[in-house]
Amino acid sequence: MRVSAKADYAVRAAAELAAADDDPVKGEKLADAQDIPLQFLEHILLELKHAGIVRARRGAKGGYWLAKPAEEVTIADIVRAVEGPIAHVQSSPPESIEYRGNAEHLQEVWIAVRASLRTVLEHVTLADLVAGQLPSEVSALAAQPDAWVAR
Amino acid sequence: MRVSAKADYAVRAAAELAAADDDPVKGEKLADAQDIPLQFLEHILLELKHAGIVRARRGAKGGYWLAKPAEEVTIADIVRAVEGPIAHVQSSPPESIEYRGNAEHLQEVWIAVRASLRTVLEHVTLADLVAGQLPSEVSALAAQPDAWVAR
DNA sequence: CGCCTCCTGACCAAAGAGGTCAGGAAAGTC
DNA sequence: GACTTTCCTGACCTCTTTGGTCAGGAGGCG
Repeated sequence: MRVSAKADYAVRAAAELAAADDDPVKGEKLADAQDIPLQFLEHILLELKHAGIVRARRGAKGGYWLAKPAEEVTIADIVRAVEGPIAHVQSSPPESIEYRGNAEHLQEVWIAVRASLRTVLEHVTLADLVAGQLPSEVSALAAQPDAWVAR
Repeated sequence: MRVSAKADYAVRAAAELAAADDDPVKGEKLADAQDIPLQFLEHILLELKHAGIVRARRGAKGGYWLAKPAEEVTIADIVRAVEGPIAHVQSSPPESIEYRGNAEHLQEVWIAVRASLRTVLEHVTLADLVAGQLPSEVSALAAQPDAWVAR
């Protein structure tokens, strides 16, 4: 139930790319801007490239840029590219698990967990993120004062 | 962003305890009912005991039971007891991370992620779970047809 | 040609996941 | 008091993941 460093780094780097608007940005510049270890970041960018989220060119004037408009890339896309499926239980998707006895309805709970994650992650695009204009459902969640307190 | 076997097992065992209603249940019976490796389960139950969720007695007629009424124990309580804090990013709570540059608003996204998880996990009690009567916000999420399809 | 930058695989240490094993300590029964 | 039952605890184990680093290769550009 946690967000890995890799996913956090990936989203941050993608946000920088979204702001650069189709201009190739060097890995080193991304690493500097977001304070990410360069070599680790390049592995992450490679995964994003294989997932079709990012494109790249080598050589002088090379770098990385988004494969699609920033409005069409969601946080969920990026998280899935580097962490795999969201909200799997014991490495299986919740809809494929059979629960017995008094735990029978636990499946619905994990399905609801996944659905609630999706309503956040699939609705925030990179364009929203860099503009600071999150969708209303999301900013409403973040606006609750006790969303900011630890438990 | 996944649910560990430990958390899944813990909730399932707790559901059995909730259904037994203050009668001590032996570890072996719980393990059988939910198909969980016994020795692993006893470690989990110990963690739940240390967290004050479960109580236990040894010897003949011993076993485990809930320390509080099933209406007062939420899935979030159990998940936190065995997995630690929900939705930490890089092992830190989202409210304590400082984001720079174009990722500045990412903090709000992770806060919203945590808030959305809480609206599910903190509102479903063990009593709801065994009765199959989930709170309306939660069953509404699970009722959407595309909540059941993988992506 | 030479430089720049991405690309890739190998490696590494520490931690976590998912268990198993062996023995000890309380609670009840005879 | 002995015996059985059941929880309690720590040690251990294998495999994978996490969060990286290192070394070298391959493609672009001037």
